Amino acid sequence: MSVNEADVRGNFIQDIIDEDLASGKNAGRVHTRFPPEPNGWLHIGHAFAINLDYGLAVANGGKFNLRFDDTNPLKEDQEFVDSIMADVAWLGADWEDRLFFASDYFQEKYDFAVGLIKKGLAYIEDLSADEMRQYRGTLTEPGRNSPYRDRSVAENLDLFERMKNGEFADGTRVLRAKIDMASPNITLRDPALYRIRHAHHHRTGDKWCIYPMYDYSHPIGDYLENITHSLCSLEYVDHRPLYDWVIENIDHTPTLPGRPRQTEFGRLGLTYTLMSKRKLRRLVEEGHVAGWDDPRMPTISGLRRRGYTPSSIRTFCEKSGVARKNMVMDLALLEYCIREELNASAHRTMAVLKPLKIVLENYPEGQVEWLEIENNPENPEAGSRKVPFSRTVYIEHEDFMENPPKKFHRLVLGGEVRLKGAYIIKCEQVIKDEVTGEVIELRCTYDTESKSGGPASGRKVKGTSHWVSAEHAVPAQVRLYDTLFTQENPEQAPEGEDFISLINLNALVVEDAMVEASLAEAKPGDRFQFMRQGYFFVDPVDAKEGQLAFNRIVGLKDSWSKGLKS
RNA sequence: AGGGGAUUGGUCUAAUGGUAGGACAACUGACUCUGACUCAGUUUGUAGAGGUUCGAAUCCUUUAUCCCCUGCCA
Repeated sequence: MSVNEADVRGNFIQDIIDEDLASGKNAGRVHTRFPPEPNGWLHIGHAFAINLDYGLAVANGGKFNLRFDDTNPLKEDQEFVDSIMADVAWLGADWEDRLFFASDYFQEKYDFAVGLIKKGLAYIEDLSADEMRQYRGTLTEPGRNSPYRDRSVAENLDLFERMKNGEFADGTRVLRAKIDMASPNITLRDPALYRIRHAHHHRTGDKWCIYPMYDYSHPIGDYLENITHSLCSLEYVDHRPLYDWVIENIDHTPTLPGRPRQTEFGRLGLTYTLMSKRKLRRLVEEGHVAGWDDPRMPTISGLRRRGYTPSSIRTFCEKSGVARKNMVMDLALLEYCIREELNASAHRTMAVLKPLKIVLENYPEGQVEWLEIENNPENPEAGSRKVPFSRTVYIEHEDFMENPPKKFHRLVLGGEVRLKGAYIIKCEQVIKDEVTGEVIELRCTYDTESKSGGPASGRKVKGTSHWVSAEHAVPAQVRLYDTLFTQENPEQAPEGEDFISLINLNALVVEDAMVEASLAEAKPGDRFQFMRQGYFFVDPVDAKEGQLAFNRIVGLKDSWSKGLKS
């Protein structure tokens, strides 16, 4: 039971925290936050960030806040606040009583901005957005100072107040920090701090018509919440000097020792899918998937609907690294994590996806035996269940072959196979459709001495098949999911095409299956292993009374069919 | 006249001047009343070139490649 050393060893952020703790910084506090913008759905890349923020807080005896970054009323909505809260909670990150919004501090942010103006560190810009772009320079050329840069403090104060009072139209003016128009770091070329938006905000209503920009709002939120370690993704590295500038220049009187520090880490990506909010939206809007919670989507809601557990996602995030570079994790690792968990916990059941009828000619008509089958060989405490056996059963169509390749372990004409937990049967006759030639039924006999668990059950045959009793089986819809895209990196579409052309049209295959009788009791949200098929989840939306719907979370590893393809 | 990040097998990650190790993937084989699980084994790596050193993934020089930055988005 030893945990792998690599798993418990810290990452570079934990190293920073260790140093801070050792040096007595922040009086030994560790306080993180997850700051989503409520303008879309969370995906597994966000799960990674949440797990990092929350995990680091917990591991260091600290606290974790959930704070919505709602500074842009044009894009944000309560609907997203609700779905994000549900996702974060589902993942197991507990913000306790610390749910905040950037908009909670609009007044403080305004007051701090007035302070900056008074210090001559901010000014009102009259240039249009276009003109500002001209003045900003380029990546290789410095910018020029705005003609409005040297307005008096009094004028700036007056203008800012009138901006707040709604005297000016959207886009006519903006408050800018006075830093350095020649900085090689474009972020520091007098960044905008406030813009005018006569828009209804989902929380503050019409109280404000000026809204702070992220770069100004975020450090203040961190500061007011006494955040110690403000973790964000790599693209904010260039913004760190501005983050520090804001913290250093606002007029604050810290309530707790220390100040927030921004640390950046690489985002997590996944093979065979995308994380781009814009592209995921296209998939939904163009109808390539059924919605944001489509089980093919890499969204948290999609993974949840697919049947992934929060713990498997956490394990996956923990097994992924933390580094100062963006990473693309192998989908296989995520699948490994859910298989590992469900192998230990999921009850085994039998479901036949493509039924092939078998009549056991020497089995008495009308006889039914209730056979005892263990629920989970990995866990004896999971007990057993009774499964009905009768003269007519279904097996998986692909478990019979007329012209089998070498090493085929299942039924062939004249061959034998064990029906899991039941008897060994022998195929005596193949019945085909007269028109199509397709195999539609097998006539078999069973070995009366071979009953599972019986005194003479020790005889070995090379294969075991899962089955259901025709008379007792329950019909169920089974959705077999595969990767959303056909290519590992859907961002790399061929010349002249885009990622839409790489969508895997077989990512969803629906089968009308026959499942064992015990599954009639399955409840929405239950997870099972369908023996030899994979792990399945009772769809919480589509499964209704008397109407079973299962989502394949992940298939079992299959070294047999894999070998056939090559 | 640009600035900022980064580069260890297919993927992710350890090794902080002293045996390049782990996980996943892949491949063999054993086992198997799940071709699962489990077990045993195998393949694959320090981006290149110089240098310092008894010794370099690690330090120095240099080259290459990839990512981010010119929103009144976050």
